[in-house]
Amino acid sequence: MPKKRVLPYILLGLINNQAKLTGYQISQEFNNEIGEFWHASHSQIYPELQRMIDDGWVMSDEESSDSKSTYYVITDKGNDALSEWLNEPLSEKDDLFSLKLYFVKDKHDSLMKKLIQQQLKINSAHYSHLLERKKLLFSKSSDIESSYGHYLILSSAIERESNHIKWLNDVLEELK
Amino acid sequence: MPKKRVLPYILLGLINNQAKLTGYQISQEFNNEIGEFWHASHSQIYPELQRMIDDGWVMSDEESSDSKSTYYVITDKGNDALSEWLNEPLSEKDDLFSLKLYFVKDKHDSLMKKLIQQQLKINSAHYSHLLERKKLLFSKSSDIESSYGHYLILSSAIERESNHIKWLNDVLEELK
DNA sequence: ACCCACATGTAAGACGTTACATGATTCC
DNA sequence: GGAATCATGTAACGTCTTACATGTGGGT
Repeated sequence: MPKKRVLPYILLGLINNQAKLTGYQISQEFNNEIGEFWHASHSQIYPELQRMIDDGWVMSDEESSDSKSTYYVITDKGNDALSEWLNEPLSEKDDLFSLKLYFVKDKHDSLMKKLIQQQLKINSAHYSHLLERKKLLFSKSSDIESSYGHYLILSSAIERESNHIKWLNDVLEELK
Repeated sequence: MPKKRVLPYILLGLINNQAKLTGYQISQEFNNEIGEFWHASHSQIYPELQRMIDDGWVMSDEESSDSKSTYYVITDKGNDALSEWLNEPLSEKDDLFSLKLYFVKDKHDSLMKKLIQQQLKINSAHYSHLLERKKLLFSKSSDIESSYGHYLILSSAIERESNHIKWLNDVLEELK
């Protein structure tokens, strides 16, 4: 099966977050926090918005649009598509956690907790795996000496996972 | 100007790290730590190795190769290319820090320190930027309530940067 | 008038994935 | 002998980047 496209859902999420947006404004959004996790250039965005109109996921808002700009708003169908995508379980690969989290506005949305718990599971498994690798590869200090860069990035990854797991747990606690 | 290709340098680095590798072994490498930062499938690797032979960056090692597998070794020219790439300054975008670090074997290689200092600079600037953003967007608690997902990923990014800066500083200290 | 930011669009090419193919060796 | 893994290669396709192109509106 072909891999699921991500871009249309991001556009959907961005539009949904802000109620209405122009293509240009969407391209600007990638300079903000969303840009930490994804990027798209205007040459992708405009054709994608066209396709989404064809699919009935968004529509142009006649009220606010003028000769210069077209504002897009999300349709009910688009909302369903976004919701369905957000609710698909997270996978170890393609790491969509932050991206999806960005599109959950309400602290008490059940999706919030669900996402964090899923990610926690993935990160914990990955963390164990990295610890195994470190044990396997770098038990002797001579192994460290001969591949110091490799040793460092493995150590860094372990720290990163550990910190992130801690953060996820803190947030989960916060949510209760 | 066209963006610099990364794949050939990764293959160069992997071959250099292990002295000699087959295309198949390279593809397996992406299941290990290097896979945290980059991936390539065999359908990319084999043609790339051919191109690199044409460019004189690698050569097949007749000694160890047989009917089944071809082992590749790095040439002097390849070593120069790898070294040049490793020494190009890091950029905020395309984040090649971990990748490059992975290819530095010796703790006392001056490149080690250089990479970490460069990355430290980039991360510090980014950290400041994120703090600014948080101040700008989430000064009032009502702003947090209405965009909680956004708030969380920004907070998470700040934590991540902070932890990574700390880790980089620790490593730098270690190197002295 | 000119420049710049705003705003949108298309086309060519690079890069990467999935799928299609083939053959050798090892393990059961 | 059949399945799984090793090992290499090519083709079709989708995605994303870079570059080319055009027009509007506001400021000086």
